[in-house]
Amino acid sequence: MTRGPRDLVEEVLAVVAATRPGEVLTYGEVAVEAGFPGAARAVGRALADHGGGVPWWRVVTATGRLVPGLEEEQATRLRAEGVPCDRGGVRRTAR
DNA sequence: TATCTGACGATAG
DNA sequence: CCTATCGCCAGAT
Repeated sequence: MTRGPRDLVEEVLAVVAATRPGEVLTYGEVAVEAGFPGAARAVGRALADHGGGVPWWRVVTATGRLVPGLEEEQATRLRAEGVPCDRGGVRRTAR
């Protein structure tokens, strides 16, 4: 049934909800995983509007920057999951 | 239907 | 490292 780009929100929430502790992804990655490449902005909007109930703190910007306004909140949650990060951003050089 | 906004991304200065 | 600008897409008014 015509599952087109009508439920970007549901797809995004599904991707974020499917992440496991310690896993950090960017808005662009979520957009691709959700099936909406290039719609990183729409992803941020989806989480901002429907981000309740999903581990939104595992989503950061492409530059490793945390969500503006919720930096301490996100940084605390990430650190609680074993992700080395600080208020300035996530340290994703752990490869 | 048109216009503006935004939890983005990349490049330039 | 920081700010500014353009391009991108989807949602809200």
